[in-house]
Amino acid sequence: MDRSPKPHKFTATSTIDCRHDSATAKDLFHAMTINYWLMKSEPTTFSIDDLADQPDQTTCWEGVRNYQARNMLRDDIQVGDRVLFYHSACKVPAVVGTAVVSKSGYPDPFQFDRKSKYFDEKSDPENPRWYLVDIKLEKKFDRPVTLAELRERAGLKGMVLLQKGSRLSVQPVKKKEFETIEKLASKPA
DNA sequence: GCCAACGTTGGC
DNA sequence: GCCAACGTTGGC
Repeated sequence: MDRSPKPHKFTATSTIDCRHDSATAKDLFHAMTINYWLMKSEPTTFSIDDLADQPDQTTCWEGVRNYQARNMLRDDIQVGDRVLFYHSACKVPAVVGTAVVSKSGYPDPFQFDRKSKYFDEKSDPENPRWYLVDIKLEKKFDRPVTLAELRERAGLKGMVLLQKGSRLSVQPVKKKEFETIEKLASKPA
């Protein structure tokens, strides 16, 4: 299941030389497009207000220990991508704001920290198992857009979040979905 | 607190 | 490789 890490650090300012096979079509695609994601956090652990209180309103998204989510953190999520910040496992599950990716995938340092609850003794520093990205607060919504509200929207039916049994804590979102939710947030409930 | 759904582990 | 047991997620 594990693939070894591969170089993938293309940013808007990177020079992409297509004569080398290191620049794949996927890398080119990433360099030219913004992608959209949703990240879940339990507000009792880390809320959007906690994010707002961080230095530079930026945090590293540590502790993801699911391989599917890991693959996205390591391979797919790029600087400039936009993120829906979702409060889960709480009274009113809701999208509560947006963030922007400020640093793309790098090894989660907590996996090597014996004192951390995210310590993983099976992870080899030469071939780290877990990755994370940094995100910066973009906007805290004027009001939460609740899960119940998302379910009512026909246009959002396809969202990963709304699929039965969906538990991924990092998940892709379509541009249309992202914009729909932003628009909902700007209108009274 | 309940429980459905999912992921991981480990015996065979 | 199968699958039962267990742990976790997360809405309700």
